Amino acid sequence: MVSNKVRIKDIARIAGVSIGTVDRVIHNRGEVAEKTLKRVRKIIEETDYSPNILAQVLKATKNIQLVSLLPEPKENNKFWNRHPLGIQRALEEIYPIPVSHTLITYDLLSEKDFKKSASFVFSLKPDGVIIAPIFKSETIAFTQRLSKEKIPFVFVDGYIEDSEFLAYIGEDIFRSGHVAAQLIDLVTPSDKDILIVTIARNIHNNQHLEKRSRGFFSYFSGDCINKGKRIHLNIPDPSNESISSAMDKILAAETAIKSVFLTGSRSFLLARYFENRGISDINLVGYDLLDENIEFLKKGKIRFLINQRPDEQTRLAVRKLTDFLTKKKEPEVIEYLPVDIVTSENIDFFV
Amino acid sequence: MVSNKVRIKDIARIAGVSIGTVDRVIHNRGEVAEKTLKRVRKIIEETDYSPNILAQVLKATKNIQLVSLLPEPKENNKFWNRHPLGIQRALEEIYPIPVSHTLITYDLLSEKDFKKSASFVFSLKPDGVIIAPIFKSETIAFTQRLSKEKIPFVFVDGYIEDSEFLAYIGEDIFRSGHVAAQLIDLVTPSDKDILIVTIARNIHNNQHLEKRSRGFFSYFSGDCINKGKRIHLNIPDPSNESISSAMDKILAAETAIKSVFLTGSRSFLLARYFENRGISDINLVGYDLLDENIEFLKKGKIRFLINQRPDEQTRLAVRKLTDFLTKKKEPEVIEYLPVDIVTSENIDFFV
DNA sequence: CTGAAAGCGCTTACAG
DNA sequence: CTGAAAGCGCTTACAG
Repeated sequence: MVSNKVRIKDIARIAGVSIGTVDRVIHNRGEVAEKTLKRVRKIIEETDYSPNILAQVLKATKNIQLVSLLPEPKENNKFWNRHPLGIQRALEEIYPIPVSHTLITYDLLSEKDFKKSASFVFSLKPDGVIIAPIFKSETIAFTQRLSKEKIPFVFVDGYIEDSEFLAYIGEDIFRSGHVAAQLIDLVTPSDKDILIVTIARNIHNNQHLEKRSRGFFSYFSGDCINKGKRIHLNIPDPSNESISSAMDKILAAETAIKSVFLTGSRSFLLARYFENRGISDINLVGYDLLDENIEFLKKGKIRFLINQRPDEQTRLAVRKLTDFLTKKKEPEVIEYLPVDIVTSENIDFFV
Repeated sequence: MVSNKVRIKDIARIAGVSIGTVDRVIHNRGEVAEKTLKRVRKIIEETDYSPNILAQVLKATKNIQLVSLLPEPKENNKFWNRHPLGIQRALEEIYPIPVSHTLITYDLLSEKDFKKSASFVFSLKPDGVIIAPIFKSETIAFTQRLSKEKIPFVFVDGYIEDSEFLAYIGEDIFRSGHVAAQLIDLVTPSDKDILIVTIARNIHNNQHLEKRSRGFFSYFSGDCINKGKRIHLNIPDPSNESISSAMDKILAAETAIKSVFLTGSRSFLLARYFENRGISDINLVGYDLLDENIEFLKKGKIRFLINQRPDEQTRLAVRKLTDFLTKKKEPEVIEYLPVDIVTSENIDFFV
């Protein structure tokens, strides 16, 4: 891997030409006689030459410019806050290879803001782009322009199938629904019922959340312990009143519910509801290590949180882009990160 | 981080000296007039100069030599098999910085072999060493010699407190006992009993396993759901007959046992025992992603496995050593990796 | 005590 | 179409 002793100079000597000519061959810069070209190519092949990146980069002095287009973290949201941390870590790891990075954020609730930020990205002349595809059609437009300008890009958090992305790093969304389902299955008395709640405050998230529920139900269509009902509840409005009234209603009607799965990241809203109502015998399972979620996890009001490794998503995104740009290394296109199961006992390792 | 424009040349110009003199100051090579020394030092300070590692390494052509001293993976053991993978990954990540690595293994059951391998390490003249401290007193002797020869070393898998290690990367052993306990607590009916089994085939592992049990019991001395008994069973001999007879005896005496925690990595032995006896209503929780364990996990015969991220231990070990050797970066001394909770539904992400 | 020069492996601009 | 030379930032051996 690192043992790479053949230098341009050696190739030149063997071929009986100058190093300038060898360089022209290596970089297909033309202006080389067909015969020389072939001879040099053959020697490169035979000696298994690969360039010393150290020297290449030293000479170049040209920074690689990466740009990320990610949601602005709202209200101290520890999910989107973590993406930049992973980028920072990657840059430190990659040093001394000079990679610089600019983070562009947009309002998670505004397509318009996304479009504005997206067009700003191009003004930075990036060599590579990292993007979280919150808004589907706007993202498609953006990635089409990236493709046209031959700028490689990597998705985190989710991906859009028919775009020309270099890689996706993130959750296996369907599978993560399975994991949540199993956890619920293990902690729910077998004759009790299970409630699946989706709080869809943003219609664009639906795909993501729906895929998780499908994974969830897919688990229960197989071997499982639970013999009770599985009830799906959709709460369109994330306000406390709306949640309370919807939950009051369903719990009154369905008294055997002993576990609740929230398909999104705001399980603290339900935990708070249970706390207010003095309900303590219902298992709650949700997503993401938001501060409020962690608080309820530690208090025992949330049983399990599932972690998507947001920082690892971006760390690997930077690595893959950089490897591609400096070493022409084609990455695995889809890289699913482990679905972490987090409880009050192992949470401290993740924050 | 990467923006680092000041070069030796600049310092030299400002100070009105040659670059050779600046270099002498930077590396404390002496032969510099006191007055010059001070002036140059001041400018280095003010300009916040830090060297371009790229150029340094390019000039040096000197590989960093790392050596790992790890147990020989036995019988396709996926635990010790994974440590070398992490090293490989780290080397790929670190490229183009030239780091080479030699793996020295020893028989997990032989102190003599350890000593032989340990002394061989020195003949390789390593710049840094990675070590898993299986045998306590032999490891102490080894690390003392490393310290005397000023060779930095990093522990994985476990560490010996009063040795001068650069870092430890691995499990928080006590805390991981807590996690196991909580999982058992969540899946065991509250009025049923819990059995803790230690199979100590190797007396040197005892410390490790005992620390896990202490963590386990510590959890149950706090808030918990379970109201049953917690029974500790030690099985000195790992043969199938010995396990069967010990288990037969305890299960006959204690009929309310519904969960078993194995403090070590061979939970497949117990799973196999349960399978042979046709017992299917006991939850089994153990450690490490050995092939046999995974098989039983997928079949539902093991509920949870706890993963110590063996490959991540070594990956980080290499990084820390290299960062220290090339950038003089002092690492966090103790780095606990997350205690992964693994079930049949998320196992595929970990293998 | 100090400076000028060569060289690590690569790229680029220029002369022929 | 080809080669010789300069230079990226650093280190080292040598001359004075």
